[in-house]
Amino acid sequence: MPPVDREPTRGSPDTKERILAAAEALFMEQGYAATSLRAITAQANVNLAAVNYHFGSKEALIREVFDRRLGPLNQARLDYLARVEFEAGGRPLTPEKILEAMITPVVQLSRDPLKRGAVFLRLLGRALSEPADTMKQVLPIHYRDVVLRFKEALVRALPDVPEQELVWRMHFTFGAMAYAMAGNDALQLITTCEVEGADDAEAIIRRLVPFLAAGLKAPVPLPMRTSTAHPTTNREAA
Amino acid sequence: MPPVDREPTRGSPDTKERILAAAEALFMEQGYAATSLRAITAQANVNLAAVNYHFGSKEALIREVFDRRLGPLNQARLDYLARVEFEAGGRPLTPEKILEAMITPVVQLSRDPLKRGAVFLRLLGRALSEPADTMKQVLPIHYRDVVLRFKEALVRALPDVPEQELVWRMHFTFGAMAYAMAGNDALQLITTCEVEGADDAEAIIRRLVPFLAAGLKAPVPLPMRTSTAHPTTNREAA
DNA sequence: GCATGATTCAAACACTCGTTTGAATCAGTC
DNA sequence: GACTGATTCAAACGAGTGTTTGAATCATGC
Repeated sequence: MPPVDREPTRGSPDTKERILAAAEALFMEQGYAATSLRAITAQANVNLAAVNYHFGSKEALIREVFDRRLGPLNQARLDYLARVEFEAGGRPLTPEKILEAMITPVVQLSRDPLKRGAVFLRLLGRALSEPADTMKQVLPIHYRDVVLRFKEALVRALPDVPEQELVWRMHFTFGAMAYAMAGNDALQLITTCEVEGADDAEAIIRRLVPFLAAGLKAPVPLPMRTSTAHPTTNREAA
Repeated sequence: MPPVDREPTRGSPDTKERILAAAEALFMEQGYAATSLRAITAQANVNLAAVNYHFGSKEALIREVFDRRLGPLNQARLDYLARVEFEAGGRPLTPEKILEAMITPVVQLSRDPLKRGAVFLRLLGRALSEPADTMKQVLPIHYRDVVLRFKEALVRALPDVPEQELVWRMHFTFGAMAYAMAGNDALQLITTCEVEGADDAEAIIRRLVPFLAAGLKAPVPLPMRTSTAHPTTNREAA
């Protein structure tokens, strides 16, 4: 029967951990649907039934894979943001500082001495566009607070940008971040251009922050034509 | 036995087309690995064996799903770029014009009167981060020329940005574009913020182009300190 | 020692998967 | 009409899936 779920699960030397690590790696390499429990348990050197014994189901396993990392990561983001806001003493932050609060915890995760974490980041970058129903349940829970707090900070930082416009720009920002986190494989998948230092997470944010900050601060384009009416069918060049 | 593959496949009223459309839609909703041939043939109202008869295998089917749309789309991008370059008469283009050449064909595809195309765009946005081996073969083939030509144009448009930096910014650009194309579902998956007019492709590029152009034009950050050393732990406010 | 409960293990379960088969159906040509 | 080749169809194939089972193993407390 399933364990009583006492504190940090004393028993089981590390099989639960080994399953989590193997699942993390394989989900990253092959995606969720394409990764079988047999492949996971083989890589983790545990019995097949161990997954259902410790986690209950495959879906519960992937949920735990994300919960384990995403909780601390997003909490670190909130903490970072709160700290710089406190240091600013009530004055609005720069977009750069806000982005830094968003991205730095990611870098710290990637520095994890055990080399885990980096794997998870690439998994996360991919998960953002995975259509699996599980993601549609797991991710919003973890991200709700983060998004709301950062949106709030950006609204204060960029009072000249209308809120709707800012929400859009946050979308674009998330897209670029997710893509960057997905790592070199996904990157060179399209561009076929060599990039140097794609593994160095610090180098990535050193380039990502100025790029995104400039986008966030960009002058707001004039609304084309009438605002509410559909500028729809076959209206050709401006 | 398989058809002789004559011109536009005369016979078969439209079963090949119906299969492609159903596959496109279902791959978009559920991803490649999670979509079964039985689900596809059921939605297309054709026999299960029709897929292997007309396409040979599931993998060949998805390959054709992408080939059919990606070829014309990227050719339109190249044509658009060639046209504006010709109009510029040898002078460098603005980043905005280059982005416009990249994005406008997407919008035209989304205007497809039969409402197809829009579905494909969301599929494409997701495919960019699918780990399936098929993608790693299909996408680079279609994108190689596009990426090289646009990189060339951007290098001319932004002579002050080092080439390596520009390649990185192109990566970020692709990420934001892919994310935006993935549609409202994927967008609101994280942000939980309502966005108005998420369906209007024209509205998206009206917001996306200024955002990305500003990022591409951003001042190049100074290389931080010594290149290799970690500017690490707990360095507080600047 | 034995008893207890957690954990592992090999084996099987019921199911779905992509693919194949061989007969049936349909379109054309002679 | 009969013949031919393309296309559809129902049925099955073997492989692989997530999950369950029940006995074996282990650690621990008495």
